[in-house]
Amino acid sequence: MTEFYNGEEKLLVAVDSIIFGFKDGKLKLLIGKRIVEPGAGMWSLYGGFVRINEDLEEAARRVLYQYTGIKDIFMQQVGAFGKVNRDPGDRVVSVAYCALINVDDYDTSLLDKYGLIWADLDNLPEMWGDHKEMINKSLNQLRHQISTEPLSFNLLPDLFTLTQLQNVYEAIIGHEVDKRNFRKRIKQMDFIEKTSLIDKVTSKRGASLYRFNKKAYDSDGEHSFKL
Amino acid sequence: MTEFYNGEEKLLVAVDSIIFGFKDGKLKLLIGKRIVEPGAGMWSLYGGFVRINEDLEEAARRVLYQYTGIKDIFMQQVGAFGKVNRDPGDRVVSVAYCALINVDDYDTSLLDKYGLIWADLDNLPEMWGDHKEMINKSLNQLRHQISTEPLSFNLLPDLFTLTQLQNVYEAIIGHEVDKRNFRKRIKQMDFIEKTSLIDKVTSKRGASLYRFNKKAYDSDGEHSFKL
DNA sequence: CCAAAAGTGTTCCGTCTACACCCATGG
DNA sequence: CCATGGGTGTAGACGGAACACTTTTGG
Repeated sequence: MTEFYNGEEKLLVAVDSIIFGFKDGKLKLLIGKRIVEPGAGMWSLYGGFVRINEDLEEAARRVLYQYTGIKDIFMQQVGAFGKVNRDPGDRVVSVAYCALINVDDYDTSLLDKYGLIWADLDNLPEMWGDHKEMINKSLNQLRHQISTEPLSFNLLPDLFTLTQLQNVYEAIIGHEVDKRNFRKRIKQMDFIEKTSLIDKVTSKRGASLYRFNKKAYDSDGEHSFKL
Repeated sequence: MTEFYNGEEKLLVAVDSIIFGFKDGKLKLLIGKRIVEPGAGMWSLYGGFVRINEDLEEAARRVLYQYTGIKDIFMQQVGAFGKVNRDPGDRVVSVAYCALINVDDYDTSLLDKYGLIWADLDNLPEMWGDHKEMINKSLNQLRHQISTEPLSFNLLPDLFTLTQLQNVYEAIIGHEVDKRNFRKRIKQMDFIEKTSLIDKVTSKRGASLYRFNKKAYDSDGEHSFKL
C-alpha cells in the first residue's frame, strides 16, 4: 500500500475481549493472568495486537478463537481506550470488544491451556490497567441493550423453558423480576414460540419448551420490549 | 518509555471530530474538503493523527482547537473505526469523537481559513470514506442520550426561553413535540429554574427566561426525564 | 405426602398523548 | 386591529408493578 501519510507517528493498537459467560444462573467473565511483562501475574482480560492487514473486528475474532476456540459469535465494540500511560509496557491504544456466551456450550481445554478462568462477575479480583473500566462500560452497554435486542437467546439452547429464560434475563440485569409479569411480556412477543415439547429434566412437573423464531423477529420491526 | 512489545506492528491512529452545531433551529455538521491526497476535494470530517505522547481525547481536543479555536467543551467518544481499507492512503484506525455546540457562540474566522462549513444535517453531501457511518452512529448516540442527560443546555445561552429550549430539543430528536406536554415535563424538573427576567427580543408579548441549575442537577440523582 | 418448580389474573397507579383556546404586545 | 409568539388543563389510553395461590409429580 502506498503511504500518503509519511512522518506521522504510529502506535500499537490492541484488542481486548470482554467475554461474559452464563453458568449456574450467574454471569461470569473470562479472565487470565498476564504471562508477559510488565504486570505478569496480574489478572487481566486477554487480548492481542492488531495486525496491519486485519480489521479491528477480525483481530478481536482471531484472538477470541486463539484463546477459546470460539468462533462465529456476535462481538460488539465497547470503545477505544487510549490514555498515554494505560499500559506501562509501551504506548498502546486498545479497542475493547464484548461477547456473551453460554459457558457450557464450549470446551474448556483451551482455556486451561492458557490459564483462563470464568470469574464471578460480582467478585472480580483487582485487574490490570484499565480493564476494570472496560468491563464496567461493557456491562452498562449490555444492560441497556437487553431492552432493545434479544441477547438472552445467545445464552440458551434452541429449546428452553421460560424459567431458564427468566434466569438469564435476571443475571444480565442484575436483579430479580416478577414471574407473572415476565411471562405476560413474553406472551406478547410473537417471535418466542411455545412448542409442544415438555422438559422433564429440570422439574418434576415438567415445563413447556419455547423457541426463539429469528425470522419472525427480523420481519417484525416493532421491538419495544424488555428482554 | 521502555518497549516491552517488540516485533508487533504499529498503525496510524487518527481522531475524527463530529461537531454538531445548532443554528436557525436546525442541527448542522461541521465538514470541510480534504486538502490532502488521497481524496483531496472530497467532503470530510476533519481529523488528525494521534501522537505518541497524547491521550486519544487530548488529540481530539487539539484537533478541534486547531481548526475551530473551540476548547473546553464536552467531547464524547463515538467509537473506533478500523477496517483495513477504510483509508486508501494507509492503514489508519480512527477514533471518532463528537461534540455539540451553538454555532453563534463561536467565531468563524478559523473555519474560513480551513474551508470548513456548517452543512445541513439532513442534506449532507457524499462523504469521504466511512465518515457517513461515523456520523450516523454519533447521531444515534446523541438521540439516545438526550433522554438521560441535559445536552440541550450546551446549545443555549445561560438564560433561555422555553420555546428556545423546545426548538433545540426538537432539532436533536428530529421531530416536533407538543408544546403543553413539553412544558409540563419542564415544570417537574427542579433544576430548570424560572427567573423573573423577561425576554422581549423574540416576541412581542415577552417570554420568561429560564436557567439551568447545574448544582441542583448534580445533586439530584433522579433524572428519568426526556430532554 | 411433601418438596420443588410450573403456571396463571387482577388491580392500581403513574406516565404519555392528544387536543384548542385566550393573552399580551408591537407595529 | 391583527399577526406573532406565549402561555395554560383535562381526559383517556397505556404500560409497569405489586401481589398469592393451585397444579403436577418424583422421590
